[in-house]
Amino acid sequence: MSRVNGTLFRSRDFGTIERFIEPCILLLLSREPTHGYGLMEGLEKHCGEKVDVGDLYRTLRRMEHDGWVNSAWDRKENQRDKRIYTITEEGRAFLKHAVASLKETDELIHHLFRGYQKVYPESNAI
Amino acid sequence: MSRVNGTLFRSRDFGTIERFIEPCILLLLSREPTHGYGLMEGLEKHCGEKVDVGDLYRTLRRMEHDGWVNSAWDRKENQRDKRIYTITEEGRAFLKHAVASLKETDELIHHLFRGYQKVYPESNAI
DNA sequence: TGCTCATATATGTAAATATCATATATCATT
DNA sequence: AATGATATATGATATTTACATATATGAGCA
Repeated sequence: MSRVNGTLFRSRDFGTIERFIEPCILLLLSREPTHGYGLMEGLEKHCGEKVDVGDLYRTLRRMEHDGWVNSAWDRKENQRDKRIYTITEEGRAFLKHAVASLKETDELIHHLFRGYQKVYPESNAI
Repeated sequence: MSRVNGTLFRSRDFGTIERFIEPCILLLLSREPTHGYGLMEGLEKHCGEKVDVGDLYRTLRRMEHDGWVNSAWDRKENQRDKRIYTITEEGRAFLKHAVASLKETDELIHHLFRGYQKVYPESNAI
């Protein structure tokens, strides 16, 4: 627990979406097959803040286990080995589902904004 | 793990926001002090689907511990005892912070939508 | 050569949260 | 007397996140 400007916070930030990294990964892999480390820059743009590297690699292995991505080693001379991930049809299906779910989430958020605006009209919630 | 229309899902639904119930509770309590059971109908409108009752009561006690709400027993004749929760100034501050965080979350979601629309133009993501 | 930094892929562990089940008790209605 | 709605909780487990650490290679430089 910490206190910022008089407001209490618990260890985790508020407002994050569980496993939001997964559709972000799938979208990036929809553009082109990439390895874990290479995904990071793009992910930071999509997911905001910093991406936990350990979380990223574990997520990729889990997504492979779930059948949403495939991986193959890219072994080249004068270059570190890279595990290249490719999106599967199942992965595209999940991404589509995720986008639909996020639309619902988005509606809930805006419902809250509207309610907040009503109760606290001086704020500019919307 | 389950499979719906060929798409794999893990046990939890995708797209849920961690502790989204908390700003929803605080918004409802901003309107009037209420007891746990009484919050449920309003919460289902705010949080979508069904609200886990056990989660609700545990969350309320945790929020009281954090100083965001106060509680007092309402003991009346011919009526079950109710623990009435009231929002505090700290609670209002957290609600304000939560709304601001959710605006950032909302931007991330829409960033993903725009990216999705680019890669899959036939979808109507936005 | 030895040093450091960026690249690259992981695992270990603990804490926070969600989910599902269960317990308990009262009031109103049948 | 039994059932269902009201009302407040706890127990156990699974899931996810956060933070730390391990390991190894290639590039650039003194």
